[in-house]
Amino acid sequence: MPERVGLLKYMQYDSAQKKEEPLKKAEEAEAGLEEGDEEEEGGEEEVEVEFKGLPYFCPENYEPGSLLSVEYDGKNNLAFARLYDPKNKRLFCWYDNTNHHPYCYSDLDEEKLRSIKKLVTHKGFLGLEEVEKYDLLSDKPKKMTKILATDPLAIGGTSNSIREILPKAWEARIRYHDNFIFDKDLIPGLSYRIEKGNIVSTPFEIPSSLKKELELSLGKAPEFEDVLNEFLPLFLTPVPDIKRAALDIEVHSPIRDRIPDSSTAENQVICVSLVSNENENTIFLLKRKDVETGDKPKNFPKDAKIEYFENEAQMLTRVFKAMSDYPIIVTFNGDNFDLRYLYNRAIKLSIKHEEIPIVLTREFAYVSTSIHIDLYRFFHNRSIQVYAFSDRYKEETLDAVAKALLNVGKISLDKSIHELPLFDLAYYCWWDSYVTLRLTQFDDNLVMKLIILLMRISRLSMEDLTRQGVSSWIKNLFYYEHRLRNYLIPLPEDINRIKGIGETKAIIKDKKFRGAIVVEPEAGVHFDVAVLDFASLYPSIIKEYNLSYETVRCPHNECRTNIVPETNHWVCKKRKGITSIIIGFLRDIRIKWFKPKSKSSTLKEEERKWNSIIERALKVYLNASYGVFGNEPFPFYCLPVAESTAAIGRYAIQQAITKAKSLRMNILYGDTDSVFIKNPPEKAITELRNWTKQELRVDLETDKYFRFVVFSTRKKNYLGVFKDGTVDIKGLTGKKRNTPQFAQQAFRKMVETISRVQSVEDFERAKNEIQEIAKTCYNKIKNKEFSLEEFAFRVMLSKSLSSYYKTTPQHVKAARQLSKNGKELKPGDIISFVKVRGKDGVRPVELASKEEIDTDKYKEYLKSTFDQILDSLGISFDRIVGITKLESWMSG
DNA sequence: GCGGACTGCTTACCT
DNA sequence: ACAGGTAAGCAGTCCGCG
Repeated sequence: MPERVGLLKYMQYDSAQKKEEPLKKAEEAEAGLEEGDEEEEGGEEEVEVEFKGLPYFCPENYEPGSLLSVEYDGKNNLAFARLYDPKNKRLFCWYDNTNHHPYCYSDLDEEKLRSIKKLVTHKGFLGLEEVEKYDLLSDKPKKMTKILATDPLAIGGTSNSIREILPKAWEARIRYHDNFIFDKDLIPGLSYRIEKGNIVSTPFEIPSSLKKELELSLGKAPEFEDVLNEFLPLFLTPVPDIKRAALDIEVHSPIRDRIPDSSTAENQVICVSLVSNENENTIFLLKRKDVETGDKPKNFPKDAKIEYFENEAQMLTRVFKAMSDYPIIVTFNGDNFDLRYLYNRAIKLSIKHEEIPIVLTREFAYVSTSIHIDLYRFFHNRSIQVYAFSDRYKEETLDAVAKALLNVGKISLDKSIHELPLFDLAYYCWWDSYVTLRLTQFDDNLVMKLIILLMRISRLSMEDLTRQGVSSWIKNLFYYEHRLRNYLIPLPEDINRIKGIGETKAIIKDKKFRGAIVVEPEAGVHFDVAVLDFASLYPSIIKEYNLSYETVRCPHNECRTNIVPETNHWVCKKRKGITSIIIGFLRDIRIKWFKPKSKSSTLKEEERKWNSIIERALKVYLNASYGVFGNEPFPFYCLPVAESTAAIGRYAIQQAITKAKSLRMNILYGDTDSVFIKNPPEKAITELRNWTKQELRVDLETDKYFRFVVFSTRKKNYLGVFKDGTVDIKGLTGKKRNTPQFAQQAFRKMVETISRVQSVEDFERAKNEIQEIAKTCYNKIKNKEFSLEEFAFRVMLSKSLSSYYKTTPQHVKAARQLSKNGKELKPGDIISFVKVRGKDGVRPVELASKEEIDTDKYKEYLKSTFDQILDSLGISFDRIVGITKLESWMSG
């Protein structure tokens, strides 16, 4: 079985690494690393390097495949890569044979460094090498000395690491495996082959016709030439469908409402399922004396293979073996639950360390024979949620995500897990794995393709990409771009010292700088409203106004006159900023190429979809590109950059509004990058567009056109109806997730009525209907005709119960009542509660009864929900429900 | 001791 | 661990009135 060679070696690596885990933990503690500090993997312990001399561990008849990860082998002191072989559908490894070593830089010369005893006698010290780097902060070349070390921990991660010895160390906090990726120009997610022991990228030729077409679309931009060649292979290389299985476990849990504790793993694992994208459905079931087998549920998968076990340890051992058949293991919350539980349970059952292919760190769980993707972490990522999936799921549970994206939910149970007949248990467990797998498959493997694409752009391993946030993705991309150009990666403290702090005052307390403008809306109903907006405003500004950490407040005197409005910041006129180039390029190629291609009717459906995935991936980077500069943990943090971006944004919208008014247009509303204009003449729009393009260097586009818009006096609140009757609702209470269902229903009915309105005259009819809706709902509250569920507010617990000490919001009050009843609650849980008469004023739905409902509170709530719309229609809620001022005082 | 004015906290939203 | 701006409801505090 030659194709298993790589894997066997790999297994060996991991069991070795695992033993060093406690050592590594201790060292971290000793070094006093702050949370979130870069972890260096591997142990410090010196070991013989048995793999040296053997160039790679790759099956003989493999096929070149996708690079999925680069990691560090602490036992053998080598970086290694894991790749997917599409022919054998297995992972194989390549070990570094290039003599690459961990390093960092110092600005001291070799002689001075040699005089530092602690450095040259450090047991990890390897040698020095003088190099020249380009320092963007001073805009000058800089002589640096590269300090090479035997292992990552010698550079950083312990209290006597080299970076602690030096007065100042550059690039010493980049994790070694990332360094390796940059230096070897490896791109995770692209295809590589092993040639005479070396890892070689598959060459990518850009068809010349395509290149011409691209140049035509993007326009002539010499600074983009190299970037285009660099990025095109990432966008255009197809993504293989990688063999994978989803895993889910069920645990015996006698106490209701208690989630089994994965760190103690006290209870039996009673079922495990693996569902693969090659139609394998394997269910591992523990036979228990007291539990009946039952009948197979209707939709039980016909081809499912059930393996029964008398002994739990044997079952787990079998599961571990089965897992190794899959290059990728997918879970939903496996980092914190399934894999953690399996590992700790296996230890508890005295299974040997080296027979458990799971490696735990404080936060994560890895599978040594596979790549582990925890979909919970991926879907939890705000950027993915908002930009890739347009906020379609609002909670990050398997049930909520699956309902939103697949239109299927979890199976609801009428008894506890441990009481289920075996077949019901098997089905329940299988279903969760099946749904988890499908989350990676729907829409032509959208999620897997998105992950691979994001890996390519960020230069991150699959396991890192799916666990880190957009800030990390951008950080890694920028690191790579610096390395590629031989730029010295600046120290955050140097950027801070040179660039200083913000100059503008935020409107919100405790914020660091002023943000966008929101124009006061013109309350009322307005027919024929055009919405114009700046296409990708902030990225456009970063590109057009040359914003970057080195170009804002640059070192040149002659640039000091180039001032950002409302600030004293100036911008470089001499060189293009690196951020400006990269963000500018990504913006242009998204807007001018991938966005139109994703809608192009001349392309095949499949191609359109791929272009749309690229377009969405780029959007994620672009939308975060300004925010990261105002976020301190970002290593290129530079307040003047974020502040200048926002300031120019304010300038742009103000100028555009002034110009529009001078063209006699009626501005109804605007927010950040948009303006709502009442019935604008086509000619005036064209003139405004030309003017903004010319004078402000940003594109103003017609985004949408409303038949009419209803504004109240509130900002970020409106209801618009398009020509075709579709409705666009922003910010209104009736649409919020935490609004009780009864109010959402009534609100929906009101919206339906409004959406049927064609003309000014129709409104009168609509007003009557709306009054009826409000009245009906009001009476149903009065008579308590809604169920407790319909009365319930659903509010998310954003932190642990004990950390609410400043105030006790209502959902926390309700949660504490539940908690007293023995229910375990954690951050992210949704609390359903109703308002009741009596001292607390609230009660969780589970404990409430209808009698205690506080109808007055609900009447008030209905009023405020409806008033957001009624205000602008000139209707009084109180009049509708037929109460006079006096009556409303007396009711109760 | 009470109630209104005020501030602060929290969540959910918009761009 | 991307940013700031806005709405809404409630919790908690302060202060003046009687």
